[in-house]
Amino acid sequence: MPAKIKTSSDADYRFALRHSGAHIMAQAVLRHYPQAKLTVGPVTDEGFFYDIDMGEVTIGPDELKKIEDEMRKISKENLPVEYLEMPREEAKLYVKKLGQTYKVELINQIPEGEPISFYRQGEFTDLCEGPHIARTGELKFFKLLNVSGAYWKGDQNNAQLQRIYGTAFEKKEQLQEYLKMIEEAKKRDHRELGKKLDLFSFHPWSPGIPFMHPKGTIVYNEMQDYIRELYREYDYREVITPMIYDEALFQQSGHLQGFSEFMFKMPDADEHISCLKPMNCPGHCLYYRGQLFSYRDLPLRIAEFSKLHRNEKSGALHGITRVRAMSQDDAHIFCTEDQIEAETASFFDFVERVYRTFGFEKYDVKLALRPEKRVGREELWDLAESTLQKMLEQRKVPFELAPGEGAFYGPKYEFHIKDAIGRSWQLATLQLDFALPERFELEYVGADSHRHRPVMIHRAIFGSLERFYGVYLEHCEGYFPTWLAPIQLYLVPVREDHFKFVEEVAESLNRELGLRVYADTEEGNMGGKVRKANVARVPYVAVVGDKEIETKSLAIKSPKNGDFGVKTLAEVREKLLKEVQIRSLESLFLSN
RNA sequence: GCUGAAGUAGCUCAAUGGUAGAGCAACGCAUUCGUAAUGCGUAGGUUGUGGGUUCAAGUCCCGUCUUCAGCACCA
Repeated sequence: MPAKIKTSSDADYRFALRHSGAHIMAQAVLRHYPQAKLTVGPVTDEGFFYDIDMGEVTIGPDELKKIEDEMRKISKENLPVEYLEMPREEAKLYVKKLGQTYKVELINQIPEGEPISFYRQGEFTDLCEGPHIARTGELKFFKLLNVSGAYWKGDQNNAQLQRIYGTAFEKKEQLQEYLKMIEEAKKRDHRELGKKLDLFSFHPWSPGIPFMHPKGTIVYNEMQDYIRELYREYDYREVITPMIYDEALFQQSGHLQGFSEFMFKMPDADEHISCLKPMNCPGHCLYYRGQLFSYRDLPLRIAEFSKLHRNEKSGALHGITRVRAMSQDDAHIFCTEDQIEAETASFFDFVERVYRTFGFEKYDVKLALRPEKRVGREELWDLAESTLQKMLEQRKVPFELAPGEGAFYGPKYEFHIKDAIGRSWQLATLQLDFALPERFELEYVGADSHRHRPVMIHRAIFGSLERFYGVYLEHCEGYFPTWLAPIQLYLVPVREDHFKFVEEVAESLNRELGLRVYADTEEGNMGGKVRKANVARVPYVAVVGDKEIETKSLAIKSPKNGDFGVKTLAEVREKLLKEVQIRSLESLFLSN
């Protein structure tokens, strides 16, 4: 077996470089902390990390600096990297002698017949399958990024390790560019934008639940109204079902088994345990069971936007993308088995339409299969999984299998989109459920006048509105398309004697066309007002003075597209209204 | 929840263990201006919170809450 040493002409040289980065980092750690026990140190898309059991020592910024300095020394020493193999038992003895007990476990995991390989540089030897660079001096442009916790083998019952993250590049400029990219990503962080644009905030007395401010609420409601509008087209019926239920409901649905600790519970007036609902499905099952449906009523599409409360672990909370209270664009489709195909097809259509509106052109689909913790008979799982897979194959949608990642009542599609800077997000989902209809004994009367069991399809397009909101905010960097923008047109009067005109214009556009136009008649000069509009990322800004009043026109500018010149009021009315109505991503003022 | 870090005015940030400060925002007065900040002034704080050490704590120690990075979780 040849040593896997890579040179700069190899396609996977960067991989080798980063892999060696992890080794050099581990070597530096051991020079300062000889008691440290190494576990695994893989390469990632962004760089590398090493999970290390540091014993009593905790690594903070100072220690990180010390390790990074030591790495520079190792790089200067320019140690040659050697490859060596050992028979299994000898290898185990060797790592034991080094005190690297986790490595013994790793050796045990290597299948029989495969070589047990090591790489050595100077005094440091590590179990590793490579590849690596030829000399430590090749690692020049690197940086340690941060330290965090991680669990041995990713299991929270195991020892907690310290994970040190770093990255490395072949060229100095590449490293600088990467560090700049991190800064860029910080700038579009939805939590920062939410504060800056006055969309939402949080208070320590309600951790994980946002205050949607007036501007933020406009965006939220526009998103929800859009889905509502499509519900009419796709023949969904909206309901509002109870927020609080007796525990018995979730006992029956099976949610209590897996998610009991994630529910907010409280005693009601009679000391029964009540739960704030964490999802709508069981409630919709109760609604369905409240009457007898015929096959003629199916498919029955029941939608609901109610707030759902989930007692998420504190460490899981993240801005508005992971919250303790949220609304889903949730719906459950009760249908017959032979309606599944048409419903799935219609859902794909629905999803694509919504994503196009928001400018997400591409998505990836994952098919998540039965998890370990599940309810429902195995033959129903077989049926559900094969149905979903068949559907994807028929539509020729490329997909990836995700074994073990399905919901506890059924397999699911996960739709993943990529945002403006290439990050991937899971949003829409469709889940095929034979289990809940059985647990709730749901029925319909067939054409044969006998009772049959319907299938239940769980589906959401945004997923949670809060999450989609956050993702989209980062995607558009706060530059909402006009239909979503809290203020759509910002009017800046030149002098005080222009106030009356801008107020009239705003008033007429707002009242007659339902637009959101703001006339800035506050104190301050026009330069400052233009700046305010731009900082607020308002799609259109118009300065209004003598000229405009005389010709009944507006001088329109957009922070994104620049100057559109002077437009008549009539044209502005028409274009703005149309842009909002068709929910255009692009400015209609661009085309003449 | 776990490991680590952080929390000072509405926002962004200063302040060797020794009188808590600046810019923006707010408010007041003046200014009436043609496309990213008009000038002057006023007010704004139990330094997240509860304890402790000290002659003296924003600063040091402990608890707690929240936030951040990541892990684990995600019906």
